[in-house]
Amino acid sequence: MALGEEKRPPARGEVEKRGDVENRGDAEKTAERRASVGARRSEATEAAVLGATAALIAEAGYGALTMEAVAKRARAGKATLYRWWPTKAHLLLGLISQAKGSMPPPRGEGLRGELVAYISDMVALWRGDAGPAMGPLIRQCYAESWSNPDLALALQEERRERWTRLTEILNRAVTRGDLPQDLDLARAKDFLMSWPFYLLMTDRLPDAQSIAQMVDDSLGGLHGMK
Amino acid sequence: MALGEEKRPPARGEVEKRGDVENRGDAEKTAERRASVGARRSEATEAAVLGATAALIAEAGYGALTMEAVAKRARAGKATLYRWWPTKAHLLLGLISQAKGSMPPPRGEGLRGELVAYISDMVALWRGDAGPAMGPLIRQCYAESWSNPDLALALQEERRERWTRLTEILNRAVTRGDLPQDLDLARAKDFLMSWPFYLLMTDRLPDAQSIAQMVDDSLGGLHGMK
Amino acid sequence: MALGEEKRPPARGEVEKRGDVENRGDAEKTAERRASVGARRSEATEAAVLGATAALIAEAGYGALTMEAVAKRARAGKATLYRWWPTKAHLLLGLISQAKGSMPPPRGEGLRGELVAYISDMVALWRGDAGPAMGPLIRQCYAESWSNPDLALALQEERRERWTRLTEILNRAVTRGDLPQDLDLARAKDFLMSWPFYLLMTDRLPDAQSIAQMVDDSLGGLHGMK
Amino acid sequence: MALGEEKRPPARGEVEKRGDVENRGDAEKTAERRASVGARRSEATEAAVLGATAALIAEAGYGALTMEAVAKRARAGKATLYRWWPTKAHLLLGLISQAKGSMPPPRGEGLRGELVAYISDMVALWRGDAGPAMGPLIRQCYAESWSNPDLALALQEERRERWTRLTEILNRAVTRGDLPQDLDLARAKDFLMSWPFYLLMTDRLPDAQSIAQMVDDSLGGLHGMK
DNA sequence: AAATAACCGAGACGGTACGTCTGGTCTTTTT
DNA sequence: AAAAAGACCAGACGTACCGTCTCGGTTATTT
Repeated sequence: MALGEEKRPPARGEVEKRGDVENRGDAEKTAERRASVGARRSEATEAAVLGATAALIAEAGYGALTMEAVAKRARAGKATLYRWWPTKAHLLLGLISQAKGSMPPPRGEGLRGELVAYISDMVALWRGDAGPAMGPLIRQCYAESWSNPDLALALQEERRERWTRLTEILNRAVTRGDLPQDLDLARAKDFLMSWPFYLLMTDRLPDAQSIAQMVDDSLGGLHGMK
Repeated sequence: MALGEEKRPPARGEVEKRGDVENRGDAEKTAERRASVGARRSEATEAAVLGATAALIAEAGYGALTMEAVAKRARAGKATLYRWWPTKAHLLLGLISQAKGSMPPPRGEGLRGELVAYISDMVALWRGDAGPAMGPLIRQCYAESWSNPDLALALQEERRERWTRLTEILNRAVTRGDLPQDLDLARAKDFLMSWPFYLLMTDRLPDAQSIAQMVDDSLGGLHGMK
Repeated sequence: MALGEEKRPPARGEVEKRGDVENRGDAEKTAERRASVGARRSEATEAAVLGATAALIAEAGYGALTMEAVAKRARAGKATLYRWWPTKAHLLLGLISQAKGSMPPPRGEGLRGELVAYISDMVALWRGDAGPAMGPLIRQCYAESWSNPDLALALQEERRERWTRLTEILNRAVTRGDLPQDLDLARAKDFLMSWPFYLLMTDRLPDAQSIAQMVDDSLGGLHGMK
Repeated sequence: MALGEEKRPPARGEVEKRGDVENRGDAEKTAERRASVGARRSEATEAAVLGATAALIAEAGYGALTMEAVAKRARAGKATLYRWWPTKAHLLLGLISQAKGSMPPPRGEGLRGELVAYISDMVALWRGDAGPAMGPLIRQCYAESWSNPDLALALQEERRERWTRLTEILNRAVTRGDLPQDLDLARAKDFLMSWPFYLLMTDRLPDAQSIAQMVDDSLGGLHGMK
């Protein structure tokens, strides 16, 4: 779920929220009832819109990403567009969510190896080594989040999800005794991610060797961190 | 000098055109001659424009920063505005340059003390503890730099200047033997600055205690860095 | 129809997309179907725009007739304005077309009486004896037509329509034998209209008595014209 | 003298193009590198300004006639331009006055012959048969005169001067007894000129044969005019 | 089979900002 | 003192998007 999407139109796929807990009497009926009559959201349109978004960004940059242009290219009505993606940032988040599955499975051995692999995978995703580059999209999302608290929350959530693997890496290392038992996990993750993030923001994504160096340097701090 | 400002309008610094090449005899006279006749750039207008820019941002946020509004508020013509500040980012850079002098003098003792003082001063400038907050301005500049190479260069230069004091701190520490002789200064500075920068970009500027912790953690990495 | 207005916006008359090619059987049904769905042109806006145009001209003269001012006064968007009236001349023509119906019915007896009545009516319309003065509007239209071939054509058409009554007057006179059988009607009309037109252009619209004199003088030439 | 020019700066003193006819060698040079400056009005500047005016109109039409462009092309300061020609119409009048001398001497025999010759000469001047076309310039002057009383007066004066020859033709005809003794000269002139003027305004300047027909038709009215 | 409800495309609408251009005025330097 | 050069304020120009809306037409459920 992204960006308070549940507040706007009816619901979509999910039906029950809170009150449904009491209505246990007709449970099976609830499950099969649609939220409403009428046509459902068109999946073809959703695909067309996200495709148009990606194409516009790829062809002419973020500056050419106009709600108007997306609607026209996707052959979608502007009302439809605004109904489901009220902001350009929603479009970007949609793209990012699409790409989320493409992160490769964890790999690497030992704390250092796992960290290097993780950061390399992330940088590859940002740089677009296999598929469209996510870096510029993420940057734009952050820029819009500065004036859009909803988006800021969504990005925080996004960060949390994306760092699941990092959390696991660190937890394993603590368990193994490679890192202090009383390590402040949140700060550790910020510390580890801040350098790659900084390079993303200044448009200087590192190569493989630099990533290894970065991990080494950061580990120096990490070992003493509480 | 920021942002290729010298490329656009007339000339300003240069004097010779065609015939002046022969007049090498009176070089020092040439130096004091104006490039051309005609009125000079109005300093009052420059001040009014930057003032209007600051006021608009302070009152209604960056979203309200419109070239149109700046011109109206500064009682300046739009042509004048565009002549000297062809982009909103130019206005922001103008403000940032104005604020550059307000950094307090270096203080703190020892490597750790100096770093804590330096980062604290910078965060205070970003947060606006004494004057207008520079943080949001800087963020916006970065956002625009992603689609404006000129601005990206200008920001790089800006970073370099702002980090003069940091360079001195590190150099002293190396001289004292507090840090390795073969320290890679550029990477060290990036490493040190990335965390505060990351917090700026995610709008979570740290308090005094957190800054001390950050410095401690980073120093752990720094000591082993080559 | 004025000024190629039909050429601009999308399509309007065409219906077929893909599958419609087969449905050629119901041609007359096609005729009444709208070309595309979507909101139609707002008549209220049209009235507001023409009203604003008239008001601005009346209050401050043609010099104050700014597309910007019309839009603001009519509370219409500039895009709307430009969509339907791409030129100031289009606005003027709109006003003139509005006023076209206000010409009184033919009157007068005999060739001379009819001509005097016709020219008097026209001059009254120009001078604004009953309603807004059309003269200045027409003059401005001509001025713009010099650099706008579309407008020139529209004015020619406008002239043709306005002269229908004059054509009838002359035709009746020829039939009665009051004028030569082989009269060149086109030249005769030009000849008759040139004097009032000239006075309009030099801002010296004639009074009733002068009109009678003009008609008498012109008739002298008309009787011998072939 | 035209257009209240005497109210503003000194006077002028009539410039007259002294020997420019001989100096054809450096004609274009005059435009680009003048002796410039000095405490007196420069005749070279006046020539350059009018030349630039004519060139701009010839090359890109009246729409491209900008005070700014004239100044730049004539290498004159805008202040200078405004001082001597406060309106575009002043520039046009300047051009028209320049061309005034180029009317050929009277010719033709008898009232009809003289009239045909006179109108033909005028139409030739308008159409630009020998030199630049004056017709469009005159039209623009009239258009501006509708919102500029000064210019309207100047044009009236202009008309009066230009019609001197016409007055003489008519006077001779009256003396000879070819026209009524009590002919209203002013109305007669208006009557004669209105048709050509009308054709000028509707951009349909007549050929030689049409002119003869026009004169014949008009004479029909003229003979009975009092 | 109807009625109903939500979806969809197209696009007109009122607005607002854009970046450019011109109009006039004023300032500075040169002659 | 007049001329060039040109910076200045003011504001209209025509374009592009914004986000809202209205219009017909299309599915799907509910009655």
